[in-house]
Amino acid sequence: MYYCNINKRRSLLKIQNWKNDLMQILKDDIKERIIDVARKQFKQKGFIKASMRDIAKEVNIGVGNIYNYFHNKDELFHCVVKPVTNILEKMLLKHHGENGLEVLYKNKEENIQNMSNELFSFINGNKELLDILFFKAQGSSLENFSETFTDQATLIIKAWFIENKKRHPEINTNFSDFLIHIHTVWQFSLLRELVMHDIGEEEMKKVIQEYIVFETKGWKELIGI
Amino acid sequence: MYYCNINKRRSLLKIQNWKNDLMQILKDDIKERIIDVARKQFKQKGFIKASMRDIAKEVNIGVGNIYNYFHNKDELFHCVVKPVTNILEKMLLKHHGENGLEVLYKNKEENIQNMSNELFSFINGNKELLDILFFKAQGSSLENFSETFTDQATLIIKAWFIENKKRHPEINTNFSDFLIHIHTVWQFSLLRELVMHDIGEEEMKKVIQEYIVFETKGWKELIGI
Amino acid sequence: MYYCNINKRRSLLKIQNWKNDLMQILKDDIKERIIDVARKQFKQKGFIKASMRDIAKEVNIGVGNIYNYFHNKDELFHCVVKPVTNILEKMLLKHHGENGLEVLYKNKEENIQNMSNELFSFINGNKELLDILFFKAQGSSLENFSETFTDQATLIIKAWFIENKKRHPEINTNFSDFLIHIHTVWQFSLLRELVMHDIGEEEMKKVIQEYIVFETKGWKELIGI
Amino acid sequence: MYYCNINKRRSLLKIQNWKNDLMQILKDDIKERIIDVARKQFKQKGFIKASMRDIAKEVNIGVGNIYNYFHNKDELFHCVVKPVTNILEKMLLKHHGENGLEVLYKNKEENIQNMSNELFSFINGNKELLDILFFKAQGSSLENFSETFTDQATLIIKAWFIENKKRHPEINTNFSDFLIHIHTVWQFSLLRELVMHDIGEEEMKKVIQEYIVFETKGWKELIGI
DNA sequence: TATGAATGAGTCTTCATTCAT
DNA sequence: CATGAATGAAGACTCATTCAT
Repeated sequence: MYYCNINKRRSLLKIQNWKNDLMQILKDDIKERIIDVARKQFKQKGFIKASMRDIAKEVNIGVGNIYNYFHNKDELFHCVVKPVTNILEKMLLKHHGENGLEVLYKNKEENIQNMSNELFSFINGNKELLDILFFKAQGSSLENFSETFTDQATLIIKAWFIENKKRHPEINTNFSDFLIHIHTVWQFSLLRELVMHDIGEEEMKKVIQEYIVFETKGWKELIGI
Repeated sequence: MYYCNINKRRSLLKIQNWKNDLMQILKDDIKERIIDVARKQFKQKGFIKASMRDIAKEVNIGVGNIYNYFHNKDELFHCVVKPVTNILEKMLLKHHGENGLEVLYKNKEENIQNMSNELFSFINGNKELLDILFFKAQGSSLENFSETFTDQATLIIKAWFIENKKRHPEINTNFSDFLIHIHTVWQFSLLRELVMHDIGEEEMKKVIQEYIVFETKGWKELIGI
Repeated sequence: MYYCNINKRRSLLKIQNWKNDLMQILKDDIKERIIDVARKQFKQKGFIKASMRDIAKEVNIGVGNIYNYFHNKDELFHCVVKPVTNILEKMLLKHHGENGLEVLYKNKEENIQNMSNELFSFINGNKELLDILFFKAQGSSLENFSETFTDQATLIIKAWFIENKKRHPEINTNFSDFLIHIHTVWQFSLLRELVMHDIGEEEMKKVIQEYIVFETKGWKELIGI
Repeated sequence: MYYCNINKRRSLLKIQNWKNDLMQILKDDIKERIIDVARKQFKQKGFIKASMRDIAKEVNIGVGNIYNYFHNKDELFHCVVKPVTNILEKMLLKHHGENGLEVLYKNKEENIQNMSNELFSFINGNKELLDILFFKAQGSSLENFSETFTDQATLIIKAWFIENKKRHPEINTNFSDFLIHIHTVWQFSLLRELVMHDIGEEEMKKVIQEYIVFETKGWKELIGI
């Protein structure tokens, strides 16, 4: 997997004095500037048409220097969208990995508010990146991110159901894999729509809350609790 | 606007005899073969990465000859997806252009069945093209088709309301442009989902019917009739 | 395997008139000019340092056009040295493939003269190409031609001995594979030396004759006939 | 000429205390480590394709630091093969520079044994470097080492004959420069073959002895002593 | 019409070397 | 001495489009 963290390869032990600190800041600065410009270019032209030359030119560095920070164009793209892919993966694990069935009981008003706010701020704070990831990745190795992700998700959620069936044999898990899959897909299509269109904060929050209520209720109904 | 009809630039005067007729058939055949192959390539690789050379090779003609039928790659793309862009535009005009308010009263069982069937066969018969238009157009001048289309639609529908308000001053048209817009968007997102996922005929028809019912009811409610 | 013949893909049926003939001549001309210049550049700079740009410039054509004649740099190199690799492979088959043991009895004066002349004119007429193949191929897929060739030759000659042992059980074939191998190697090292240094015609012919006599005598001695 | 000795640019004045001594040892260590790694890389990839970055990485130092020890890639290459170029040049001088005609009389059994052993251990102990020098130097300024060397040798040996003719007017020196040249060439081609192929110790020694006998006898015959 | 050679700017990527720190 | 970021030219190869035939 590509390695995108700022401060890559930085040995903390080495930061002993002002000189190293300054250098580190400068280097990180360049790396961030590259990512910023790349984000802009990818957004504007898509992965394929965005050119390393142009990115370098806009950052005001030599072309080759980009390759001191990223192995290739594809890794640069990965790093640009890393923030959102990271969160998406964490969300997947958090909501279905760590928690047991009880997550479905938590649909008290307050709890839904929290989840809704979380999702809202994720979408609102990452519109650009989500747009890039969903619609400008053609040609990169992330061009099938949605598909891959939903497939993975299906597997994880399926495993989660099997695990919970062991602990609560009374629940019903007799539904098709496709049902699980279609729900992951819906989640994404919701994301996509919310990303693509400029919906106001209130409306977006309302949509998200309704979605959460719907999903929780739906699943509780299905498993029979 | 690009000109995509088969027989483009055909001089009718030339069809004087059997020989010319035969040639014409052959020519049309070539044009269609180009479009067929191009569709396949665009679907497979997307607009940018599909190459004119490869298309020509697969059609078994010279590269240059493609340019006797299409001005450039972009026009070829237009022609490939023309069937669906055509229908989409017709649908827009038909449902909101020609008809008056009475269209909303037509929600009898039979009528809904017709619309539903129509939409179903449109989607089912054009999955490949819709996929290309929605997801493989990056780099072409149609890369923002959805956005452009929904914007146009919003304008047309808005005008339609104004027009009907004149004739039926009793109706309420006091709602935001965004409401109109979001409905066009929904239409598209429905299309997208139905295109992307292999939903069976029955399920798809059901979804479509529900959608039609919902839309008709919703609008009647809103305008207060 | 790369395809290097001039007139590649030419359908003889197509040559019906002056026009096609002329075109064919022009195309072949370009292909030959590319090969000529490439030969010069490879000889001068070796495979790696010879650049497609420079070759194109010297031929007075665009870079991309070279790729209408050759898939890539490596194929161009293959085509440049094709004349000698072809002959080397034919020589291998001719001397050990088709013929039986009797080839060793043919060492009459006249016969040796023929072989000697043949080899001499091969070396003399292909010094440049042999030099390129032996000393300038680094980086190309032919960089180990000598090794590969001698290995293949060892196998073929070994099989040749086994075959002849069946027909003439009285001959001795009880010698190591390495003996066979080292003889192929010697043949090459002779070639190399004759290629590298400007030896006069008479001297070269003498060396070659002595080599042939020596080889024939040596092998007859070894197999005991 | 490049300067390859370890401790290049070392200021002896600086070695004043234990600390400097230790540092010096470390520095020499680095220089040798660079050379070791470079040898490996040159052997593996040849001069052109071996990259300074990779070498530095394998030595575990910064790229720039290599340039504290060697002016450039070419000098590094020189230093890598220095051991063998040194010996080759010494051999040339020793056998034909310092000694007079009497060297040819020394072909007693014991003496030949010594020369043979010397040459054997030279080849056997420097196979890797000789391989690099002969077959991996393309692109470096040593790419024509063999040619240059044999040309130089020809001149020196020619001078040696003239010198000896003065002292021993009775000897015959009436032979072409090419004869001298071809003998140096032979020496090299012998080296090459012995380097390239894994010949066992006994066989190699035998070949070398035969070569020495042959050369000594041959030259004595030619000059008529 | 039909061909496909020709163009030439464009792509990403590599690399020896320098230089501020 | 040591670092490694920075440079910028160079590498092979691609591709939409044109044009002479």
